[in-house]
Amino acid sequence: MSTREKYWLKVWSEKRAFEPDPVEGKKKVFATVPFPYMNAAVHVGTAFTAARVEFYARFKRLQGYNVLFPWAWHWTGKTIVGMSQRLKQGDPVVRRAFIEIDGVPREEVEKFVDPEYLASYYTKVSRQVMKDTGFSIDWRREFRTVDPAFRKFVEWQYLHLRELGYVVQGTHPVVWCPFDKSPTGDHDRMEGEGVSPEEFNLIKFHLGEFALVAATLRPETVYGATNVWVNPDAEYSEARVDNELWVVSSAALTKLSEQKHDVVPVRSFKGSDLVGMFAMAPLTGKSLPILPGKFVDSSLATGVVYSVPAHAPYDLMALRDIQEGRVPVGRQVKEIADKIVPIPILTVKGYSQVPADDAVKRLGVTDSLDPRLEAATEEVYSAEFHGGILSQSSGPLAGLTVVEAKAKALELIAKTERLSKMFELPERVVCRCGTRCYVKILENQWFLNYSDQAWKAKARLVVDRAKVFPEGAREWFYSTIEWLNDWPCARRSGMGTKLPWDKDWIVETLSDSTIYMAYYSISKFVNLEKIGPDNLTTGALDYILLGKGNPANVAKAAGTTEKRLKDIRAEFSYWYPVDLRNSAKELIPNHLTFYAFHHAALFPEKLWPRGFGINGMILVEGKKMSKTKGNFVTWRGALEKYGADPFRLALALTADGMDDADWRDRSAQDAKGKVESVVPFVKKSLKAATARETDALDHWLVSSVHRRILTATEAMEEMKIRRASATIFLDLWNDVRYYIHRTEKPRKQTLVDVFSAWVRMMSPFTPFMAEELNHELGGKGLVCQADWPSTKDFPLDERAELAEAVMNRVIEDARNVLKVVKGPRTTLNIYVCSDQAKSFFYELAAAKRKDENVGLVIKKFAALKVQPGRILKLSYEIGDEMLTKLLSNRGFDEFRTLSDASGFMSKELGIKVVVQRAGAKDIRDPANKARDALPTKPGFFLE
RNA sequence: GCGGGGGUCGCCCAGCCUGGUCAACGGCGCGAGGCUUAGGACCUCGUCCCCUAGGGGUUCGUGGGUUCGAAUCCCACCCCCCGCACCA
Repeated sequence: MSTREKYWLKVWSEKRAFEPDPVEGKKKVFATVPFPYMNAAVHVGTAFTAARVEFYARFKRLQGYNVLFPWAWHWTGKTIVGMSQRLKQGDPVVRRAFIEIDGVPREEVEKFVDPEYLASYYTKVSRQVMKDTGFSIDWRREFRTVDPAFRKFVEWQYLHLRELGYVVQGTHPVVWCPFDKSPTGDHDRMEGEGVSPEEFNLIKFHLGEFALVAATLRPETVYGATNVWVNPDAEYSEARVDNELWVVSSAALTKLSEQKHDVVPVRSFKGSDLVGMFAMAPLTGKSLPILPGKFVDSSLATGVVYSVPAHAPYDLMALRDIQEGRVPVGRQVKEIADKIVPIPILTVKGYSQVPADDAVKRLGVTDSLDPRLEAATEEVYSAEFHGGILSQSSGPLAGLTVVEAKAKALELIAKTERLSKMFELPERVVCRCGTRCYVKILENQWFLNYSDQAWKAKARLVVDRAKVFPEGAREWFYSTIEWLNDWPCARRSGMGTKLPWDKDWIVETLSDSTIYMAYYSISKFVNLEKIGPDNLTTGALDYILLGKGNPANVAKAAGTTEKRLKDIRAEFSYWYPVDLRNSAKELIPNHLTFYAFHHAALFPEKLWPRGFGINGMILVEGKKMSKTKGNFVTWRGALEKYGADPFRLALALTADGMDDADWRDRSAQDAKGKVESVVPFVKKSLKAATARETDALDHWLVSSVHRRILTATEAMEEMKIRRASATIFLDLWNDVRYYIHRTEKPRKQTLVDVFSAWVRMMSPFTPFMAEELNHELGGKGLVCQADWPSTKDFPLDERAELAEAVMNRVIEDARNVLKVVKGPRTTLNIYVCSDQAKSFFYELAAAKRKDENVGLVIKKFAALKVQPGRILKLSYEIGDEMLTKLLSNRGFDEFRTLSDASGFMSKELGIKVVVQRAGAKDIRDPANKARDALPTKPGFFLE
């Protein structure tokens, strides 16, 4: 960090520039960013999102608002604990990420086996990098989500949510790791990403006094069953399940017992022991032989399936394996198998009676272990599902579509009490800890019931009432609210706050962070030790947050003073609601929408969020940033490489809206160049300037600045950070450059005024450089406490703008002529149109504007011998804006403007320029070009 | 599959809501010139194609349509990115 940066940081800190307290009567802005999770170093993505609020906060401060931009750290959850654990187990990947990417010293990493230490380390370094970047955060309010006082706040929230009926208990199937004794989410998996529990139907075939339980996803095919498959090599068991005697694979027993079935194993045996027996199918009452099928996965569901060879390619091939002798079986079994013929149960367009056979033939499948069977199965299933109609052989299902038949079959089987269900994972899922997962039905889980229609409606109202930047994101909120289902809000493990009424559960990460912005008003007092966790009773928080209760009584009960409670209440009432919450778009489907839900539930409408800011994700050199890809850029790394101001400016200029922000070294280098050349540019410009009266060009510059202020202000109000910063650092700068280039002698006072506005507009983005420049310009006080420039100080001057625009049009035109016309030339004669042509043209413009017939006016031009096509074309080409300006500035003197600019034009065009008035006496016009002159479109003659 | 956002002149990107000012803003890159001992920085001009008088042609994912006129409005299609839940 440079000494200048250190200097200004110290000044800001000493002046307590960013430590706002409530000021009665002063309008406020409360802007926040979701706190980062402290399992790693903060990176450019975090910086990008946070910087948008930082810019906004500084902008609003200049506008005179009392602005609060607080910060906190998220420690809740099991990720931090998980990383510590993995480190402890010696996982080299985690270790390397700590050291090589995050840059943690080795001796520190050793201590990361303690999760609290890990989190506190990252909190410490993240805080420092944010401070070094010059973020205008009020650090007095900082907290961690594991702080005792914050826990009291979460408890308060959940007690109320439960009272309101928004927290309910429920029973759900989850992907479960028996080692971690916890659900295994997608990102906690080594294998099986995206796999979720599927409900299998269990159909009981009578096998003497036992039920042989087959699992299927296609119950509608039951009338086509010809036999039952078991894996001859797998282990099966007899067991008492819910007081019935079942035969299933041994592996299924654990799963069944985890899914609310009462399971008592009796004895186990090999699958081959079942082969040759007969089991009775439900509905049809047919006795079906049990045959050996090696393709049967005994670890999937019950390890028993029934065979529908007409419609299931696997079944067909397994049957043929036996019939054609590829799989040796006993003679008796062979005889039984040989008699089996597929039973078609549905018809589907484009297939024969036995669709499985069609598919198998087409793909050239050779036996039941052929991998192409997967594709064959998918093909047949898809075709039948979308177009199959059940045929007569399916009895009561005849004539139904597959979807209808499924429901009907289940209904019929259920009636015979031969139906059960179990959840199963369609693919292998392995936890990060290496344990194979299965489905467990979790009982008495706590849910936030986001499926509640009334609650949804209220959440929608929150979004209705709020501003959303960009507007395009609003729809996403609505569809998320629509789609959101009950959310499991508590877990068994990890850091966080226990549910106050059920201490076995810890409030899960996304669920403890929904209204915490309210806590920033309290944390200030907690950090000053003016109130402690023990004082933050439900009653005290009811008073602070909802204004409920008598403060004197509440204070007494909470062991604090009435004044203290009133102070905190006042703090909260002043800052709340949140005016802006900005985050990356990935948080819309969860955090931000939860935030809307919880505010809807707990707070009155006037405390609901006022604004949502959404930005895209960060890319690095056009690619998604990731630790494994090796393109990870930490905040600290970028800050040190480019310096605070360039880093900030580069972030500002990266992207707007929901577009992904592409972090490129080149752009950052470019920003660095810009930041570094501002001060020299200003100094050099002022040095060349002189004291003089204003002229048209000064008015032009001032007028341009007026427009730049307007654009930048509007953009900032809508969180279009890129647009605003580009206007300030590119467009405005170009205006000044043009002014200096164009004028013979820059006027000092004009530049001083413009630079004074400029430095203030730059300051939200590049505060260090801005303070420095402000100081150079002799500005009093700190620029971060100055006023955002007002357009009033930079009056619009349409006529000056018009003059510049017309002259540039003429130059452009002339360039074209010079480019096209070859040959030697020394002088460019410019003929400005006559007053008569001008007035005709204005007449034409006015007529056109009123949609009147322009024929009459064109005829008038005929007298002047102007080509009519030229007139009409110009009236289009000139554009609405220019036309409006012309009409509202009829006194605009084009001849005078161009005459005055002839020196400049001559310099620009590299040729002598002579401006003359068409129609005037004694003009030099050998080619008769003056005749064609029109407003803004003079005639040219090159000689 | 469902939901959200996008596809613009080498690259990044503005414009699209409120049709004509759009061959289309700005930045980068590239080319020419200036400045400079040189380099860098900075400044000017150029950067879709054609043109010996300011003109013409073909462009804004693709194909249709509405309109005197469409990058902008409507319809269909193609492609890309993001999210899809017990987790930050």
